[in-house]
Amino acid sequence: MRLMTRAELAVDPVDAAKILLGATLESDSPEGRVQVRIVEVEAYRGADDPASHCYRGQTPRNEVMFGPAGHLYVYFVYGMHFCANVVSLTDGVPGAVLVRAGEVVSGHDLAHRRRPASRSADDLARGPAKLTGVLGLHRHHNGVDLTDPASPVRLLAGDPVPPKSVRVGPRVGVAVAADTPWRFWIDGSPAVSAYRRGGKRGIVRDAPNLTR
DNA sequence: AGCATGATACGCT
DNA sequence: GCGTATCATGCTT
Repeated sequence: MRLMTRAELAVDPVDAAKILLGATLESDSPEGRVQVRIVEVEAYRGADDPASHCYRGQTPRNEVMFGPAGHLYVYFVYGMHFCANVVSLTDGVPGAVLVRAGEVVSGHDLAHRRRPASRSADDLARGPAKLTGVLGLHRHHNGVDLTDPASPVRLLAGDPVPPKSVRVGPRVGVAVAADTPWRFWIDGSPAVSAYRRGGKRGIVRDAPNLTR
């Protein structure tokens, strides 16, 4: 398998999301190597996407989303979880793809050691924080270049996923723009996470015009 | 259906 | 500076 290139990922997050389905995230650590095939992603944009961490401009937390494509944006949420994103677009224009779920394809033992709570192989990376868990991703991985063979975390191109087997729906856990269908997953994968709507249920407001 | 658990960002003083 | 509402979640009941 070959490394993905920066140019492939320097596109609109919605397009980058579809490209990332079927790709493989590979992480090395002193403990060993784990590979996860990506089966579920969500696109996040910038100033025009109220659900994006970049909606209100650049901060120390989200600065890697403003940097070059193909880098890893790792953030900490809910006091105990990390989530991983692949930066898309190019310098200065923020955008990223949240990697929501995947199938462990190699390093199964290490993955299970990192997530003893998982009762089945399908559950090892079924969710964004579970996925960072099996890959051993932490705060210090924020900003690593996934297209650099020397990086501890890399992105490998996979076999193209037939468009017919790609499903589309609203993003999980977001309260605003809850009807914007920027979640993509591979139909039939047992590792796709469950949908749940974001916090402010009952409050329905029109999504801003997100179509370009 | 509820809780754990902490960083972030915004609105005030 | 400081208080607090909110959170791109996971696990247990």
